[in-house]
Parts: sequence; structure tokens; C-alpha cells
Amino acid sequence: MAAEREAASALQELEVEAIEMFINFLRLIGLPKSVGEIYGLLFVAPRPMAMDDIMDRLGISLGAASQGLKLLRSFGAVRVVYERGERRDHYVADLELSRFATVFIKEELQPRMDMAAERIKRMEHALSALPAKERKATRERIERLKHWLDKGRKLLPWLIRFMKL
Amino acid sequence: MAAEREAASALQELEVEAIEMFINFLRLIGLPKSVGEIYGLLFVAPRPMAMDDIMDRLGISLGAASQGLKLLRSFGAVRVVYERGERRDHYVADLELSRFATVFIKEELQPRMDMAAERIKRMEHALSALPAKERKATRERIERLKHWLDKGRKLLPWLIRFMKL
DNA sequence: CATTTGCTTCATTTTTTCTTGAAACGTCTG
DNA sequence: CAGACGTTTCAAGAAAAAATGAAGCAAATG
Repeated sequence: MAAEREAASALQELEVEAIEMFINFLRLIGLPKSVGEIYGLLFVAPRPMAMDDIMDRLGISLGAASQGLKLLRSFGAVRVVYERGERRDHYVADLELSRFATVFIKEELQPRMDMAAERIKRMEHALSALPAKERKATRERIERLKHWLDKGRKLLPWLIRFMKL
Repeated sequence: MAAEREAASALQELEVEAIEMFINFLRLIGLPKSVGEIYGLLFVAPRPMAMDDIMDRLGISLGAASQGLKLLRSFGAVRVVYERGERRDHYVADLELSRFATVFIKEELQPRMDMAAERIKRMEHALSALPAKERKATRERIERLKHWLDKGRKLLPWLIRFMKL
């Protein structure tokens, strides 16, 4: 009986579970709560939803809804479907969850690894500026970094393939 | 020639690179900047360092240093080595980088997956409250979630093994 | 033992990140 | 073509996360 924030029909248990679940997972890859909410809602929505449906249902602002949808669209987690006779855009969730992993790998992991590779090169140069005594031990540590970076680099494509089944 | 924040000898290029690198990677798994700084510094340090060396060198506060070291110790990324005749604890980096991945998997990924599994169960229950018309499509979506969760669960132990070489 | 030293803890402040909502901009529509 | 409608954008505000430093504690020291 508790009055919900605005008008808007209350969320059902199923929706709440889905929403919370996606908030949790998407936060893990650095996406804000509102994005998780939107995707979670759309994931269990039986019909395409317009932006203001989403806003009302979740009690989030116009801006958050617009930006969240933009982001989700940008990596194909959400699509616009045109609904006959409807002026507003309607959104559906793309169910291919691998998208999130793939985006994360390509936009977060990969760039960092590339950057790290360059850093390691610079570190190797900087070695020569070190007192001879420390040089050997430090070189070994840098080798270790390299080893790990390599490992990571080999893992990524494998992971991407695994994701896509 | 620029004056550094405090007393304390300036960081060398090698140190800066290592520090920035670790800030970047550790941020990815949700660790604050200061923790990345500390680990990066220790990773290339030729000698064990005391807490105030670290503070001075990085220009971070007492609290940040203490808490950062505590955290790093808590998952074995940093160790105390007792230095003869020294009153202060001295820290060294454990070079086994897999620790970070392992901790992340066990403390972030695994719990979320367990939670998700429970949510999915609840969602399956909630299915019955749905209008018959929507039930089938929704059930399929939940199946898909399950499928992904399973996939994830199978991946984790594999990843951990891979990490440890 | 009284004092100094090293460390931890935690309330407060600072910084960063996320959200809000008003303004602006294109449509559609009658 | 004048309004209404749907959306994007972005400056300002709110919330969350991290850093600071003073207070307190517990060893070591002399």
C-alpha cells in the first residue's frame, strides 16, 4: 500500500530481482546504477518500453534515462524498435549478455594493457639510470610484469571467444 | 626543479611508471588510488620501506598509508619484513600478481554470482504470478540468465588456475 | 615508569561520480 | 506553420567514495 515515488505502477518482484541483479553486475564493470536499472527492467519487460515508461517505472530522471539508454544503445545492449502508430522510441533489451563482457574487455582492459606495454618499455629504458647494484633485481621485476602482461594479452581473445559461446 | 609537496626525495621515472600502471589496474578491480600507489611504489622498491617512507615518497596521509597497507597485507600483496635494528615495520611487495585476480574473483565475482543464483530462483517462483501470456517469453529470458550464470561459474575456477600459471 | 615512537581508527573534509531538471532542438501533427 | 511532443545536453546539485589528520593505544626506549 505504500505510495510509490510518483504515479507509475509499482515494480513487481520479478522486475526488482532482475534490476538489482543487473545493477550489481554492471556496477562491476563501472556502469552507474541507473544503467543497471534500465537494462534490468528492459530485460524482463514483456513489451518494448518508451523512455517515459522507464522513467516512471524506475523513478529516475529524464536525463538519467536518456543518457543511460544512449550508453546502452552505444554498445548494442539495447535497441530501438519502431512501434506502429507510436511517436516515441521504444526500447528492447538485446539479450546477448556477452556484449557487456566484450565491451568491458575492449574499452577497459585492452587499452590499459596497451598502455602498460608502453610503460614497461619506458621502464626498461629507465633501468640504465639506476645504480648498478639495484639494476638486476629491478630488471627481474620488470620481466615479471611483462610476463603477466603477456599472459593477459593471450587471455583476452580467448575470453572473448568463450563469451560468444 | 619544481619543489615537491613535502620534504622527501622526488619519485624517479621508473617509480612513476610503475605507480601509474598499478593505479590503473587496481582501480579496475575497485581499489582506491592510494592503494595502487603504494603497491606500485613497493613493486619497484629496491629495499623494504617503512610506512613513513611511503607516505613521504607518495605524499599521502598517514591514514591512507596505514589503511592501504592493511588492505594489501590482508590479501597478501604486501608483506612485513623485520629489519634488524629497525623499530618500524618494513614492507615489501609480494610479486605474485595473481593475488589480485584471485581476490577479485573470490570477493567480488563469486559472491555476486551466488546472489544472482538465488535471485534467479526467486524469479522462477515469481513467474507464476505473471499473466499466462507473458509467462513463456519471460521464462526463456530467465533461462538465458541461468545459462550465463552457469557459464560464469564454470569459468571462474578455470581462470583461477590459469592465473596461478 | 615517563616519554617517545609507530601504528590504527574514525569523524570530518575533499574529491569524484552520478543524478537532476531546465533549456534547447528538432520533429511530428493538426 | 504554430504548437505540442520527444529527446538530448549540460550546468548545478546530491550522493558516494576516498583522503586527511587528530585522538588514542600499545610497544619500545632510556
